[in-house]
Amino acid sequence: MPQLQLSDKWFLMKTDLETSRELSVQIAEAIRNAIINGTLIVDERLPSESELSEKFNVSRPTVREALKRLAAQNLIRTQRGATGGAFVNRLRFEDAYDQQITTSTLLLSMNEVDFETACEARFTLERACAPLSAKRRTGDHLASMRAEIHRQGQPGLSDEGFCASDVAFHRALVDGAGNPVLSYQLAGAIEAIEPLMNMITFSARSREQIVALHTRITDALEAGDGPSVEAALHDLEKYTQNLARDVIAKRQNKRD
Amino acid sequence: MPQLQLSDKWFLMKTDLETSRELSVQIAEAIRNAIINGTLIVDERLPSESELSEKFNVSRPTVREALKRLAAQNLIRTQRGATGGAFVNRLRFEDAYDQQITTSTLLLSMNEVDFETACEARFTLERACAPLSAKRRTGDHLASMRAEIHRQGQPGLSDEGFCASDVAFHRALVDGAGNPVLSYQLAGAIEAIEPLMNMITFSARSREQIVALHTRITDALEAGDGPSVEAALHDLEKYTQNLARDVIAKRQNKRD
DNA sequence: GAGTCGTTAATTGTCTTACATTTGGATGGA
DNA sequence: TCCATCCAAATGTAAGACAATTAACGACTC
Repeated sequence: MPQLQLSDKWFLMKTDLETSRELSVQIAEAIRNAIINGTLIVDERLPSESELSEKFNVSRPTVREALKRLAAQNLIRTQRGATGGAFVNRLRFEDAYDQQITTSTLLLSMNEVDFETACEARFTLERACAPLSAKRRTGDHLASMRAEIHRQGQPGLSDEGFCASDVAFHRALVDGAGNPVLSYQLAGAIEAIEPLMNMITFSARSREQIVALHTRITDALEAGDGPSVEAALHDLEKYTQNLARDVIAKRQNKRD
Repeated sequence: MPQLQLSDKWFLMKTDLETSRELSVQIAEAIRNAIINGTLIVDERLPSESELSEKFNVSRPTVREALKRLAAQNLIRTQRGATGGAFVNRLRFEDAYDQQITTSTLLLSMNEVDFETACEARFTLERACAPLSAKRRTGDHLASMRAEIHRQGQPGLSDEGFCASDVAFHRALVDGAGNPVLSYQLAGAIEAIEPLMNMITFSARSREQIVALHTRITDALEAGDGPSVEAALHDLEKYTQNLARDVIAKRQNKRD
């Protein structure tokens, strides 16, 4: 007979479920709330699936579905074996990045957000980081930005490679602000637009222009001149918007 | 005998799974990728759970765990009944808001982000919206901002109520920029900090100050004066930071 | 003919039981 | 003391059954 040795907090947790909504949803909610309000702390082990199924009066598969829901949100991790079980996860910034990026990407592709809107949002947010980054960026940040600029000048680089390097450049700029919350928030904005950018074919001429603007940004950043960084980012936004307009117009003409 | 009538895309989908990783994870990945790269389109019905289990050569509970993972990310919805099944979800901005907010909230609480950092990120991003909002805000935005200011002046309002109203005020400001991508990105930044704000007890004097600053912001917004909005937001940030510093200092003294 | 009501089939939701797999610890012998 | 072996606990997977829900079909009545 299982011992059912649960700590007080689990006995106190609300376990009477409605019949109207799915049970696994309600169980996931109960545990998620306990994590959010701090009842369950990081790295704490949840009761075993069997214990949970007894506690909530449901079958083990139902409990498992609830746990999978939480695992999908990175709220818990599971481990097999004797000392295994489900543990409250410390949500790391990197994990949250990925979530943010896939969500933002889907959001953009599914809601027919036009390039103009997405581009405006991205540059508006990025410009906000400029003053902080001008003040705090380290040599490392400048070095990776210059490295990306160098890559962007290579003639053999594919359009996808160019865009990826562009993303890396701008993320370094944002990271330069030295505020992890800011970096996290902007990860979605910057990366989510990449698929849209990939639709643009960059001519040698336009690459040259962009590299020049990137250099201007980096120089201003090195000089600690926040307003100039902002101005350069503004010009980059305008140039990108024009480029996109041309591409769309050309595509329109070809279709006619 | 089940008919197994699946469209071509499902026959073409990679269904040979490794044994090393969890099956439900791999199945969820396969379907998620199909959604992201556009193989599966919005509102399309997935094969039934039985068909999927045959297709991937796994049991139905395993398929279900995979589907629950996707449902937790709002990528699919399920419907019972004769014409039921799992359908590709159109990811709405509102759904993404909630996800963003809970993720951001947890991120802040689990990673010991100090108030200063979170507050800086929030106001930095919000200031970025000021010029756009000054240009595009409608009468509705101004009206809801003034309504929240009025609420904030009521003497009976609880600290939680004050913070909630504060959030509503700033979200109206951001929405005024008329860029849904921007609103989405900032929802996390603004709402996630609310639990931290709730730790501050607002005296009558400090509420008065904040209401005055909110009024300054709204007036500048009404006048279409972006720089003044930015300046007022800057002052609000400074004031909030000072307030937090005082609270923390007082708490420290009490402990000694 | 039209509307209403029951039946039916399809599908998800849940339960039960069983077995496989993994992993740490206990046990026992060299 | 160290090593190999076994054991127990836990998650992962499978199979089958039943419950609940829902839309479509058909029959029946007005």
